Amino acid sequence: MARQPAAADFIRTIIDRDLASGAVERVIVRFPPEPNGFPHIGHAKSSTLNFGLAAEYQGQCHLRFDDTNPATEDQRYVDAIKRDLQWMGFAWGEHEYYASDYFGTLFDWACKLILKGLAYVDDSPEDVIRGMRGTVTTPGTESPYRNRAPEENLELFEAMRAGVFADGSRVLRAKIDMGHPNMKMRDPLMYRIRHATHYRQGGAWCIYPFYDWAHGQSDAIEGVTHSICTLEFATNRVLYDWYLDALEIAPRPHQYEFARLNLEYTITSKRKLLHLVQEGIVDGWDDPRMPTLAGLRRRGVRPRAIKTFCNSIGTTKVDSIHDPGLLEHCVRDDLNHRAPRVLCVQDPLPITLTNWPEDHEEIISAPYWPHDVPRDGVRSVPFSKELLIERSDFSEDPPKGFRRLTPGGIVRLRHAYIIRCNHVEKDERGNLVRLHCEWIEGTRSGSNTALKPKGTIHWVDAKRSLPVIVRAYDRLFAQPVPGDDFLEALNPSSLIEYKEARIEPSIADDPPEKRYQFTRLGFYWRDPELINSHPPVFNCIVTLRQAIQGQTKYSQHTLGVGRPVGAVLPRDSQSKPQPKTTTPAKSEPKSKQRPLSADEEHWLNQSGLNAATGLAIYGIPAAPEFLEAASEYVSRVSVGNWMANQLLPALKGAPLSSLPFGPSEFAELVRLADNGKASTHEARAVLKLMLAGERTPTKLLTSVQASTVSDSEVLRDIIGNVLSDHEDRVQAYIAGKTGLLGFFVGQVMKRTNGKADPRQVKALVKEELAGSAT
RNA sequence: UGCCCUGUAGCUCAAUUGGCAGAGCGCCUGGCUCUGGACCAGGAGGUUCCAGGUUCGAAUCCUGGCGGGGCAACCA
Repeated sequence: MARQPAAADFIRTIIDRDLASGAVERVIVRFPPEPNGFPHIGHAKSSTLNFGLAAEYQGQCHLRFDDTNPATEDQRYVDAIKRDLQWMGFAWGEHEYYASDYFGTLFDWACKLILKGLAYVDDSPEDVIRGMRGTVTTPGTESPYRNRAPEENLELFEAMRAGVFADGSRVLRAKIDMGHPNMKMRDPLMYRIRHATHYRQGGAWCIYPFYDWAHGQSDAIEGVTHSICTLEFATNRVLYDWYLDALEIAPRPHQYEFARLNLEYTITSKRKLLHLVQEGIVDGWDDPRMPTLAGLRRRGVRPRAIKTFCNSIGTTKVDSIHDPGLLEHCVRDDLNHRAPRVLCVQDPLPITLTNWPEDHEEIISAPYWPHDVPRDGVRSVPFSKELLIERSDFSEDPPKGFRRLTPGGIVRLRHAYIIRCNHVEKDERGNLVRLHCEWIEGTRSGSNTALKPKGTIHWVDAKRSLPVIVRAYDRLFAQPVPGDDFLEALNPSSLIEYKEARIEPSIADDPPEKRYQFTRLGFYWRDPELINSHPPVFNCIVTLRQAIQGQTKYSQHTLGVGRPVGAVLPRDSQSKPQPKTTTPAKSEPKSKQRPLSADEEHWLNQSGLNAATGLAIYGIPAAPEFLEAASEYVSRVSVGNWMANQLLPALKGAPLSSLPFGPSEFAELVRLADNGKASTHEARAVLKLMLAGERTPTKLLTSVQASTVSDSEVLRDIIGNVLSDHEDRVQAYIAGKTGLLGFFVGQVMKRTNGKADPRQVKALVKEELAGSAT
C-alpha cells in the first residue's frame, strides 16, 4: 500500500506560513527523548512526525537526548533509543546532541540573567518554596531572598556550582511574578544542587538545570525553528518564550504542542512501563506484549506498519484515545502480501482416515500464496492416514452457522481432500480423543467434485509435522483505560502458550527471521530472542480479522488468540468495553446564562441591544462610546449588529482607536446597508476597503457596485451553466431537496468572484429552477 | 474556582477558510473464493456539545453556557 502523503495538519499549516513569510528559511526540528526508558509507540508518533517533517520540507531533524536529570538517566537507554530509531528508519546524520553538552552555555546564560536582575538564588527549603507557590486559584508569595543584589546572587550561584552547598540547600530561580495566573511563571526553578554522577558528565557538575530552563535554550543553540512537543507542555510555552526573550535570542525557536498518542488497553507512561519491567510482570522492555518499539519488533511488527499507523492517525490538539484495531489493521495490511501461508495446528485433535491405505503417504504440492496474492512458489506437504486438526474446528453440538466439522458432516482439508466424520472416540471420562473420518476419494484440491463442503480447515500430518510452541498474545490490560491502579487492570491471560502445536515440515529449512501466515490463524514469526530453542517458539504478530457469524467483537485477540479459533464466546463476555466517561448527557437541554452584573444589565437595557450583541460590545474599551456616537446617525440596533459581528472581529483585538475611520463614517456605511442602498454583501465589501484605509463609504459603494454583476441576463447565463454542470443536483432539488438552493447560490457567487448580490441570485435561481421543473 | 488547550459518524480525523457535512477503521448486506482472511459492490450510522445572534446561506463569524484534558515535582 502506497504511503499516503500526510494531510496538512495544523503544524504543517504553521510551517507553510513561516516558510511563505520568510520567517523561516529551512525547517529544523528535533526529537528530544529523555534517556530514562525504552521508546514506545507514543515516541513512534512523535518521531514519525518530526523526522517526517524534516524529510518533507527538506530540513533537518535533530536527535537530542534531554538528559538533565542524573538520577534516572542511563547510557543503556541512549543505546536503546538510537537502536529503535534506526530500526524505524530514521536518520539524523551528525545531528546527535545531548542537552548535557550544553551545561556550560546554560550556566553562562544563567549568569547573564542574574546580572540582568532576572534570576536569584533562593535559600528556602524545598517545602517552603512549594508552600509559597500558592495554588491554581490563589497567588503565591515572594521569597525573602527574592531581592538580593545581582552581585550577591552571582557569587552564590558560582558557589553552588563549586560545590560548597549541600543538595537541596539552595536553588536558582527566575524572577518573574509570584502572582501570575500561570503557575509555571511563579518564579520557576532553574537549577537544583545534586551531587550526583551523570552518566555522561560524570562528576563535572553538581548543579543541574530543569527542563524549562534547558529545553528552549537547547533548541536555540541548535537553531531549531519549530519545537514540537506534547499537549501537557502547553502551559510551559509562556515560560519557554520568557527565557528566550530574556536572553534576547533571535531568531528564536517556537514551541507547538500536539496530542500525544493514547491507545486503548495500553499504557504509554514510561514510569508505569518501568514498573512492569522491574516487578517482572513482563519479560523485560522487549516483551512482545509491551507497547515499546522493542516489544513490537520482537513481536514481529515491521516499522512500515508502525509508520503507516502513525501517519494515519493524524496530528491534532484533541486529546484522544485510539482503538488498537487500527494498528492491527496496519500490521495485517503490511504482512498480507509478504507472508507466505503455511499450515500449523495450535491445539491438535487427532483424526484417523479409516479408509486410507495403511502406510500410504501422498505429497501435496501447495502454493504459498492464495489466489489473490500475485506471487509464485509452492512447498510440499505430506498427507497420510493420521492427521491433526484444530480442536476448535470440530463441534459435536454446532451452533447455528458453524461451517466446520461435525459428526456426520464433511469439511475440506485445505489443499487436500474432503473428509467426513463418522465416529467420535472418547476416553472413559468423556473427553474427545480422536475422530474417525472417511477420506473421500477424488476430491483432492483442484479436482472437480460435486461435493461442496461449507468449510475449509487447516491440518497437519501427525507423524511428519514438526513440534512447535506457539505464543498467542492478548492485550496487556483488560480495561480500555487502565488508569493509576493499572496493576488491577492487568489481563491475566495476556499470554497463552500452545505447547503441543504442530507445523508442516516445509519450514524446517527456512531462514529463522521469516514471517508466515498460519492459514486461518494469523501472522507469526519465530521469537528472535529464542531463536535456538527446541522446539521453535513462534510469536503471533497479529491474528487474522475474524468475522464469525453472529459475533460482534472489538478485538481480534479476544476471539482469535488466547482461545481456540472460532470458539463461540458466551454473550456477556463480548460486551463492549466501558465507553469513555466523557460526554455524559449531551442531550440535556440546559441554557444557563451567566448572571449579568448590574452595570451590564443597566447598559443593555438602555442600549436596547440583545445580550449577544450587547455583551460583545460592552467589555471592549471605547466600544460603547463608539456605538453611541455612531447611533446619532442611524439605528443603534443596526450599528450594534455591525459592530459586534463585523467590525470588532475584523479588529482582532486591536484597539478601536487604530481604526482609520470614525463613528460617523461607520454610521454612514451602516445607513447604506440599512436603507437598501447597499446589499449586505456590498456593505461588507465596503467595510473591508474602509479597514484598509479608505474613509468615504458612499464613494466606495459606487465603485463596489460598479463592479457588481447585476445584469439579470448575465446572471441567468451563469446560473444556466451552474445548473447544467450539476444536473444531478437539479434533479434532487426538483425531487424535494430544496436545501440545495443555497448550494446553487454559492456556486454562482463563486463564479462571479463574489461580485453579485446573493439575494438577486437567489431569486433568479428559483425562477430558473421552477422553469426546469416543468 | 484561576490560567491554558479542546468538543464534527461507534473510534480517529477531513471539510478549498461563510456555499452538497466526507474519508479511513469498525459494523451490516451481497458477490467471489478451497483461509469465517484478502478482494469487489452496496448499506446503516450526524441535533457538527447546547442556547441565542449576524447572514440569502453558519461545522465555520459573534455572545453566553455546558462537557473533556492539562497546570500548584528541587521530573521531563
